[in-house]
Amino acid sequence: MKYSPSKENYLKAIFHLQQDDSVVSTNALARQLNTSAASVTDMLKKLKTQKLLQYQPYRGVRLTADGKKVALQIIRKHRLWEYFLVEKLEFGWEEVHEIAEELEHISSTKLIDRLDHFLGNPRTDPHGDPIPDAQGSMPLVQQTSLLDLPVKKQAAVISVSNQSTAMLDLLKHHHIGIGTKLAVNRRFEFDQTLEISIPHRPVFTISELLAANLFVTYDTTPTTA
Amino acid sequence: MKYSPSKENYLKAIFHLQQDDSVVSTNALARQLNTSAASVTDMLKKLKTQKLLQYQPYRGVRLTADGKKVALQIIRKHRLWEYFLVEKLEFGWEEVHEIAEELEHISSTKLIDRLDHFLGNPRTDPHGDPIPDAQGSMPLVQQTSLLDLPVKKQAAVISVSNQSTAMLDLLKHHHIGIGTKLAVNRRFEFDQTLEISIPHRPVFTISELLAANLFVTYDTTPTTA
DNA sequence: ATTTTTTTTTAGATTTGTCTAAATATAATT
DNA sequence: AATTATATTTAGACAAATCTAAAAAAAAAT
Repeated sequence: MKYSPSKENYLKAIFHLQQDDSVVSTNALARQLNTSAASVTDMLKKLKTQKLLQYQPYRGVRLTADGKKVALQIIRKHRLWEYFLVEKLEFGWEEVHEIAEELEHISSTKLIDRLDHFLGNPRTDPHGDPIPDAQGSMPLVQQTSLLDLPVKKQAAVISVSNQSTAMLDLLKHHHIGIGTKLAVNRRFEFDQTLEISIPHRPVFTISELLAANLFVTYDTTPTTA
Repeated sequence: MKYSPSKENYLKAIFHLQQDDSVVSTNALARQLNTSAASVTDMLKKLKTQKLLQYQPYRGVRLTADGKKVALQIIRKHRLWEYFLVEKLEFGWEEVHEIAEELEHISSTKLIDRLDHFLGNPRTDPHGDPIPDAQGSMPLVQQTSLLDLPVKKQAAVISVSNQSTAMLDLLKHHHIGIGTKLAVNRRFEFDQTLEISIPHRPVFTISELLAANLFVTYDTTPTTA
C-alpha cells in the first residue's frame, strides 16, 4: 500500500482533527490543509473507495482502522525525522516541522525502522509529542492545557499543539521549551492573560492564545500531605 | 528555484548521459528514465523555457550552466544520503540507491549542508563516486575501466558505473567493494572473460560486462624503479 | 538518389490534484 | 414554518506528467 503525499496529508490531517473520534467536517479539513472545500470533497471520495475512511456526503468523515494505521505511520515518520533533525543535525526545534513535512513521505519502512534504532528509539519528538511505534501504537500522555493549570501549581511543559514558526518563535523568546518547569502566578480577568513564573527567571505575561496551545503535566498528589 | 522531482530526474539523467559534453538524444533519455520518447520531448520543451537546457527539435539536448548546477545539487544530495544510509544506518551499499532516489528530492539546502557536516564532509559516496560540494564542484577522479587495466597490475576499485541491485549483488558474491585491491591475471580471448585475483582469496572469473562497469585506480609510476 | 529504417515530434487522451462558480443540502434565525 | 445563512457538493476547467498512435524528419541502406 503506497499512497501519494497528498493522500497521506489528508489522512494525517483527519487523524489530528478527529482526536476524540468525532467526525471531521469538510470545511475544517479545508482550513487545516489550506485548500478549498471542493478539493476536499473530491479527495474524500477517492479515499473512501480505498476504504481508508467512512464518508457520507454532508455527514463528515472519520478514518477507518486502515486509515488510522496509515496516519500513524506518517506521524511516526514525521516525529522521528524531527528528532533526528534536532538531536543529530542540531536544528532548532522551531525549524524542523517544515522539513519533516517533506521527509515524512519517504516510503521505505526499513529506512524508518533503522532511523528509529539509530536514534535510540526515542519516545517523544522535540515538541514533546509521543512517537508511535512500528505497530502504530502511541502512548496516551496525560496533558493539561496551561489554561486549566491551577494557579501557583508547578508544572512541566510536555507539548505544544500549534507548531507554526510564529508560535515557536514566541516560545523561544520566553525561554519556554519542552521540559521547562513553570507555574501560573495569576490570571488577569480583563484580557485573560496569564502571569508565568519560571524558576530563576523574571516573571512575564502570556496571552490566552499561547496558553491554550501549551500543554503541561503536573503532580496531582496533594501539595500538603 | 524549485523544480519538481520529475524535472530534477530529467536534469540528473541528462547530466549523467552527457559526460563529455556531447548532446544527448531523446531516445537515450527515454531509455534511461524508463519512459516514452514522446514524454521526453514534452518535458524538454518545458525545461527549455526555463533555460535549463539547450534543445533544438531533432538535434538532441545539452544542459546549460544553470541546468548543470541544478543537476550537481541533486547528485550531491543523492550521494550524501547514500553515505548516511551506509555509514550511519548500516545499510548495505547495494540497497541504498533506491532510497536515495527519493531522498534526493527533499528541498532544504540547510538540511543537506548540516547533513554534510554531520557526516564529516565525506568526499565520495559508498560506490566510490565523488560528492559535489555546496558550490557544485566535483573533483575529477582518474579512473580506468577494468577492461583497460594492464594484466598483472595491482589496482584498487574506486567506483561502479552500474548500480542495479543485480550488479551489486554479483559484486557482493565476488567480495568486491570500493577499495578492494585486485589484479587481472589474464584475459580469455574466446569469450572476453577475465580472471581476477584478490590477495588472500581464490582466483575467479568475471564477465566482460561486469569488467566494463568496474572502475579502478592504479599506480602509474613504473613498477621497477 | 531513392527507398527503407530509425528517431523524433505532434496530436489527442488520461490521471492526479487542484481551482472557481454555481447548485444544493443542512443549519440557524426569525 | 418560512426564510436566511452557512456548509457542502457538483460541474466544468486547468496544469503537470504521462501515454499511444500517427506524422514527419533524419539517418542508413540499397
